[in-house]
Amino acid sequence: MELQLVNEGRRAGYAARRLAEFAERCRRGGLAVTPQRLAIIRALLASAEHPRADAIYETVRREHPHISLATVHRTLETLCEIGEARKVTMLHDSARYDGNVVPHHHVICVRCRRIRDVEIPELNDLLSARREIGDFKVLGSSLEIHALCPDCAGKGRARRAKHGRGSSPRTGCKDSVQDTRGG
Amino acid sequence: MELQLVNEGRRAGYAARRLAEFAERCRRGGLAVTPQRLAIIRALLASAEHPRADAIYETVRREHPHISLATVHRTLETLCEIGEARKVTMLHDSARYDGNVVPHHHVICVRCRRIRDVEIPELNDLLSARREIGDFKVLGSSLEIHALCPDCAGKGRARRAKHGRGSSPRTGCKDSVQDTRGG
DNA sequence: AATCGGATGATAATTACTACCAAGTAATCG
DNA sequence: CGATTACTTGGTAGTAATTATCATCCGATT
Ligand SMILES: [Mn+2]
Ligand SMILES: [Mn+2]
Ligand SMILES: [Zn+2]
Ligand SMILES: [Zn+2]
Repeated sequence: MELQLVNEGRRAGYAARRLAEFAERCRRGGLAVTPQRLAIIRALLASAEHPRADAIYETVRREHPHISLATVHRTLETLCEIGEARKVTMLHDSARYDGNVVPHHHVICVRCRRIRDVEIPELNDLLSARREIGDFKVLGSSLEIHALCPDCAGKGRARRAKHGRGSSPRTGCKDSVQDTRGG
Repeated sequence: MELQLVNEGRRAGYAARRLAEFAERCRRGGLAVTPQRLAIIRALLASAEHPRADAIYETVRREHPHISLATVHRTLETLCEIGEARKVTMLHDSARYDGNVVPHHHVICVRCRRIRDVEIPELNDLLSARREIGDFKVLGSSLEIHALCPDCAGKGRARRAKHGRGSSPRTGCKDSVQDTRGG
């Protein structure tokens, strides 16, 4: 299995390209291009840390001392909605526990957050061959498969919407998902 | 790639076995076997929902109307520490954002929570073949590799401890990890 | 430049936990 | 079995992250 830590130089080039297209993409998505949004996406693209809102806030503050933390939270969420960012922690809103301690994986409905167990023995085999990745010592792993459960697959298409907020209850990052299957 | 939703009957059998061994395992771990702990592990094992603390609370309440929500939180965390349960949401404490929207995966240091990007093109290929799992419509997926970063791998062994509480800062589920590599 | 709907900042409110501490109770030991 | 004691629990106050509210502001369009 090929498996590589992402190289820093590559990321920097990618970030520059994305930043260049940002204003255009905002307009296309019906969002105003504000200095705050620019500063936030710039800070996010500049980081390889998968930062939290408060880290972005501290960075952006240096150039925009008046920016509000609420704006940072809102904006990061908005960026996820239009597909300009991704929330790494799709299930971060509250802790979910599992009585099944045998190694296994999960399918997660991105709309209602139902979670079901999945077994992928081959994946476990593939991964357990790896003792380290780069300079990280591997302990284990867990695959999240993002999906729509039968109940949610039927209901309204969701997605789409020219530029509406489109909120779903109890959901941090709404339905938008790019993931493995994006492109 | 073999990939199967876990069958309900199998889970029930597993749960019964685990429940039978629970008291013994508690004592071995230096924990008292209290009615609250029994009720909580029973509720957790009985559920396939990967419940949150408040759901367990509601269930357990029916038999123990005086139980405290704080006890449920504490106990679930304790169960994770002794390996009798697993927190599905290892990064649930705060949202982490990613400017990289190209499909990729992550290595996460279980101690300091550093996150770095990993590319596993073969995995993406394997999974993108799947349009659905059981009756879930697959949208994408994301692999979390749990690991120790170079900085943390050096520092004290952690783990072990006969029955101490062993708390690490800002960490919900401490260092304990079973995952793919458990057995 | 005028208009106006979305965006922002300040702050209150909410949510999910976590810390505390007095009181209760498993476990151990006569 | 009853005393001892360390571990647990319940009740509650406190904390941290996020979200809601709303008056004001400003980017986009005309
Ligand atoms: Mn599970
Ligand atoms: Mn990433
Ligand atoms: Zn659903
Ligand atoms: Zn680390």
